[in-house]
Amino acid sequence: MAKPKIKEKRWTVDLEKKIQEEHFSNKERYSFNPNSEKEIFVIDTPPPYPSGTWHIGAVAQYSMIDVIARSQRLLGKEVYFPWGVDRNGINIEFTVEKKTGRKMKTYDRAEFLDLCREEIEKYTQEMRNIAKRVGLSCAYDQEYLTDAPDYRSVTQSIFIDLFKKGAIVEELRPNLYDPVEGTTIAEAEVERLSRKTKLVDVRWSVTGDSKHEPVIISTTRPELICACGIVLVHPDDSRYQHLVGKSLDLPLPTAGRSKSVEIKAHPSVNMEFGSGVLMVCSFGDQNDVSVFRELGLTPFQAIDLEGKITELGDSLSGMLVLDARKKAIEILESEDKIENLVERDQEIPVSERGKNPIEIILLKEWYVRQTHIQERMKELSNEINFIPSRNKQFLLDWMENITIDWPVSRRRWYHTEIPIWYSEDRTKVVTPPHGTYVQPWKDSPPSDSVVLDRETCKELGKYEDLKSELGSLEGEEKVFDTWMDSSNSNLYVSGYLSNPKLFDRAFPTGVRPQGKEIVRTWLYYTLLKSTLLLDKPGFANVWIDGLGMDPWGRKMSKSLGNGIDASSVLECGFGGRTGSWKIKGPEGKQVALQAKKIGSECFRFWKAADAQVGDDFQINPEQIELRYFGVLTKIFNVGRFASQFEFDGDLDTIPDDLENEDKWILAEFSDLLEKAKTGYSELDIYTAAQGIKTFSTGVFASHWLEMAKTRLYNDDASATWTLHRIFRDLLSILSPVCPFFTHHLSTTLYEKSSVEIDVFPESPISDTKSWTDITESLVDFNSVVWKAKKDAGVSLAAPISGHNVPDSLKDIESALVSMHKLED
RNA sequence: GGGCCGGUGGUCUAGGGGUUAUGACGUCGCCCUUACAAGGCGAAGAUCGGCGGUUCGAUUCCGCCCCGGCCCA
Repeated sequence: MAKPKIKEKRWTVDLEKKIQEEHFSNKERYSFNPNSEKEIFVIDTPPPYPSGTWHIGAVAQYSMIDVIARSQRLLGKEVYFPWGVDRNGINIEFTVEKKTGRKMKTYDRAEFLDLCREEIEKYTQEMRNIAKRVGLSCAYDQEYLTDAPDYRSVTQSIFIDLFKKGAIVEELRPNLYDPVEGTTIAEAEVERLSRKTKLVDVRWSVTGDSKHEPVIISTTRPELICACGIVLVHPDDSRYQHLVGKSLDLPLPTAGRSKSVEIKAHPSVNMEFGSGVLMVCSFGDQNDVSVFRELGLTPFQAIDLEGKITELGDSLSGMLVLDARKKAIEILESEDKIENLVERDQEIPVSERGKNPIEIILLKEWYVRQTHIQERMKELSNEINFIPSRNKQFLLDWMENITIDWPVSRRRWYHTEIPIWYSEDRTKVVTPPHGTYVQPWKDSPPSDSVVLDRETCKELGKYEDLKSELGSLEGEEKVFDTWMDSSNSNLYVSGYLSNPKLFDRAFPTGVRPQGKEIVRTWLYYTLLKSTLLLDKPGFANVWIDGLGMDPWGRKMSKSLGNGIDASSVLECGFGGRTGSWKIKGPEGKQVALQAKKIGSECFRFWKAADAQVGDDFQINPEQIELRYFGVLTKIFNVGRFASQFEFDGDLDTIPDDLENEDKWILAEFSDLLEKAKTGYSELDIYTAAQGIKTFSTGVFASHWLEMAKTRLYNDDASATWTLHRIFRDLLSILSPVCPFFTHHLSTTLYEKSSVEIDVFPESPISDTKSWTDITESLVDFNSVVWKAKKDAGVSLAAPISGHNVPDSLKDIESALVSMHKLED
């Protein structure tokens, strides 16, 4: 018996970290070769948005995407697992504003962009570190940044293509608008908050009929009375039919508009709400918008870009919405026009990022048309395989709810610029050629730009040639919604525009992995793009994971203060460091958790084997350690044990004189290989990981190893071959889940790292059934004997009599006799 | 209000018309058996959220309800 080749007595986080650092010192380790002969598999990695710390739930999701990448490599594919960082957007603008205490618009634009770029770079480095720490096998040497010229030029080129196709329009429309941040937002960015508002019952008088009793209209937005275009009652509401056709005087002073409005019947009125009479203003909510559109009314511009009431509001003009509301109530009160006033809870729409109440105002913006193409999108999404299939419903539900086109222009700065210059007479536009990143707010068009007719989008000629006819150009100052960039990620990583040959092979993109919380944004917009641009489904597979929940079963979020920082888990156990977490629960409850050692391998194993894809998963570091570190220790020790038995022969050639008990475990192992292969192929990590865990700690370690021990000590060839063949291949199929762990064991024992294996291990036994049929009785028999020894108070190594090997186990009788020291 | 998911020993969970209802952690008892005490073996512990229905038989299927979560109006 030789000394074990594996020196370490156990797996430690210190060892893990050492391996990790060596691992990524080779920068090309996980490079992507687009010219490979292998089948190409592109993963549309969600580019993380750098914002300080990385959330443990997100890191859990990424580590499972890595399991997909690694398992696809193991299945023989050329995998592109891109490393991208999403850096555009309002978040970094907020961060810089907060840090410097100055609002964006007080800066010079170029100066502000520099500050953003510097700031985001700091956070980006932190992301790269965590990505490597958790073992993501990304092509780091091919990193992409969404704010880099090459990425932004793709966004701009796609915009121009869609514009030429008529899929993008510029129009004056009612828009969701955040007055505090001064920018348009999309439906997908709207959130609802419950707030206390005053519901005011206002008395309106019938025009030219002072004898008529006043009409009561309930509203939460009296400041918008100046924008009222019509008053509606329900056609079935018998209380008000006599009013239809009459007019009402506006109860507040206005300027520059008629002082009264007509009353009409309309089915959208809720008879139960308030008095059952509804004033429709431009624009109090989405219903107002559709009523204005339907009845062809001319909207009023009651709120300006700063969120202040316009001159329309007469004495309210210049006031912020909330102040104007207060003042409006005061005026109404002083004129005795308030019938009743109650405080109530109301769900109001706010912007997701700034939590500011949203106004709907008329703005000239760029829109990606989407309402016309929902049916086609639905057809194309039927060609995509959703994992798990039920999560497709999130997408379908959202598509049902699309009511307006997607406004993509924003009045912000650290985003991709809209690549357009306008001619002096505004009838023509200049657009840059494909692949050129432009900043129209400060640059002139590149010389090879083209001129388009603004209405028809037809190409009129080269910019060079038409320059003189355009007059002085004005560059567009607006930028794109960041989803306009993010929704190109699959096109970008699949080689769209940059590598047509690759694109041909790689599109639709292999898999889009993502969390279910961004189905309505990232997934939806990406599919919209591929439908509009290529009329194709964007992906072969969409893999939608659940959310990380706290130990109380609630979603982890900043606002609840129940999040766990990724590095506290990954570094737990490094250099003797322990982890402790205090996690706030509902109603002031709090739980304190502690762990001694976790690290990336334990964490990944837990996520892979403990939660089905798409299910929400509770993250409890204490449980992760308790349930999975022991599994690692167990497998590590099997390796250490195996490493004392030298095997010089060829592990790939199956000996023809295998013992029966070895055939049995090889059969069990063959079944596991089959199961893991199917699991990995179908992106079902859970089944694969569970199977590996159960096999390695169960029948393999507890039953077969005990049976084979004696023979191993006696250098039995069959036992040694079986042990090493299984352990080597076991490491290979575990490597997608625990790359550092298996890398260490496989390089020490078999000279080749399991993370480099690109052929899925072959089953050593083909007809497994006759052997696996005995597993149950074998496990039972062992239990019976062990229990008998225990009851008799003898050691497990002591001989025992009176136990006969059952008929079903006759094939391995001698192994059982020597294992248990059975005597007659 | 709508959609989706879930409710199984103290905790987390598997399963799915007939099982002795799976496993893990915890608890308790025994064992340092030459890989592993960061182990091993064993024991206790569950009227499978409630009420109805289908069925010879329901924890499983159906309906309603209750509770929790997420998403959306």
